[in-house]
Order: sequence, then C-alpha cells, then structure tokens
Amino acid sequence: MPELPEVETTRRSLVADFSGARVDAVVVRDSRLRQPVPADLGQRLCGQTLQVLGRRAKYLLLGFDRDTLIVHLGMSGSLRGVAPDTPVRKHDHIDLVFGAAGQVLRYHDPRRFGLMVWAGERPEQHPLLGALGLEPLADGFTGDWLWRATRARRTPLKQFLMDPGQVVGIGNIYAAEALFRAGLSPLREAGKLTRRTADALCAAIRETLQEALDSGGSTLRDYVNGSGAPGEFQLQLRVYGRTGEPCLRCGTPIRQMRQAQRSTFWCPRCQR
DNA sequence: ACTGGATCCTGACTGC
DNA sequence: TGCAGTCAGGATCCAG
Repeated sequence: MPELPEVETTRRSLVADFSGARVDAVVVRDSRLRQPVPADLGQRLCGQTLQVLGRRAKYLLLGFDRDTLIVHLGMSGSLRGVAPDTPVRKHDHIDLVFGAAGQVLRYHDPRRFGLMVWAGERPEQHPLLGALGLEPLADGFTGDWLWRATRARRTPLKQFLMDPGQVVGIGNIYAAEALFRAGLSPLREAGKLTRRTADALCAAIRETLQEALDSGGSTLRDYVNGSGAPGEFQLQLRVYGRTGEPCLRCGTPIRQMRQAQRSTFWCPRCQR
C-alpha cells in the first residue's frame, strides 16, 4: 500500500500526539507479520518514552529511550492514533498504549506483509536498513547519480526505480507517475538513459513525490494517515489506473501491461 | 553481479 | 448465491 509519501505523511501526522509520550501497555493480538512480532515487545517497551519518530525508506523508526522499533506497513498496513475506547476492528494486530497521552497507536494490516521488529544497538546497520539505496528527496539524489547508477544495467527502468537497493520509497504508483512525467517508457533499458534524460527523470521523481506529499499521499482503497484521514493525490494521478482512458497529454488510450508481477500503466505515444 | 519468477496473506471484484 | 479466478501502495528469496 504505502509508498514514501504515505509513510512520511503517517510519520508527520503522529509526531504531535506521540513524541514525548510514554508507553504504558502493549497489546499484541496477532504476532504473525512478515517476521514474528518480538515476544518481548511489551515487556521492553512499557515505561519507555517515544523520543524520535523517524523514517528511512518506507520504514518508520520509533526511537524510544533505550530501544528503536522498526515498523513497515507492507502493502496494506496503517498506523494511526485512536482514542483508548475505539472498538477493535478485524486486523487491528497491535496496540501501543500511551496512557498519559490518552492515545493508542494502533497497527492495522489485513495482509500482514508488514513488520514490527527491534532495530538493535545500531539501527542503521540493521539488515533491513543497511543495504538501502538513496532517499529520492535528499540532496544526493541527482541526475548525475541516476545516470551513473544505471550504467550497464539491462533491467527495465521501472524495475530499477522500484529497487530499494538503488532508490528507496518509489513503489508501483509513483514509478508509473514519474516515468509518465519524464516521457520515458517503463520498458526502456535503464542502462540506455542518456545523461540529459537522467536529469529529467530525477526531476520528475522529485516533483511527483513532493506533490504527493503535499497532498497527504494517495488513497486507492484504504490508506489513512496517523489521524485516520485519507490522502488526496489519487485525484492527481496521470497514468496509474487509467487503462483505456485518454492520455492527458496526447489523447492516446493509456495501456496496461504486466512487468515483474506488477501492473504497469503508460502512454505508448508519449513515453519512449 | 544482475535478472526474472515465485511467494508470503487477505479481501474486493469479476464473470460464469 | 456461490465459486473460481484475478488483482492489489512491498520486499525477500531463489535459480539460472
């Protein structure tokens, strides 16, 4: 479900209510996520105060006094603050109860592709975080970097963009949107990017993600931020999910195909 | 090393 | 109504 804009929107919407708050209780209703939820989650977390609510790639990093918790929302996860008396819905797997704040941080994830694990002593060296690529909204992500990173790569551009070992945070929606904006075919061999086109693609990625962030992310089915509000960027999607509809630039019907087990949407005329 | 395919899981939707 | 098939914001593991 959530790509960088959704995860970052979630993070921002939780900061005010939860940073500086102390955990008083933890409820794990189902520990079967991508990896099992640590058995000592409650025992270790109770009494600790949330100091930092950070993000790396699509991972949320909850920095407590002595421990950092890594949370990933997978395809269908959401993390939101709710009042303590909020009825538990199906797939509400975990509650972190912040008593003094009068709030519960509730993790919901129907497909259970998400994750909640300890980061360990050196979070940046955790296996999940250690091999991650560049943050696309950070300064290091430039056309020059993109051009160099793609040299000799035969993989299609879209798959390169979705590889978290290269660039993080770009999922199926934003890869499609960025390639449309840059006028590049998702099938183009990554290694055939020209230096100039790499600049255009880099700019398109940044613009797409920033605009999505400004709109609070995209809600296609069930994404909500930490306050329970949906995103609005789905209203501004230019190709994703528009199969058969006219291209907004040239009117050619948008096509859909399958690429690495994922749907790809593109304009066969505008994107080369 | 790089690349593509299969896989984890539940729910919504389609077509018969 | 039921049932089978397909698809969904992700990432990892495996074989070639």
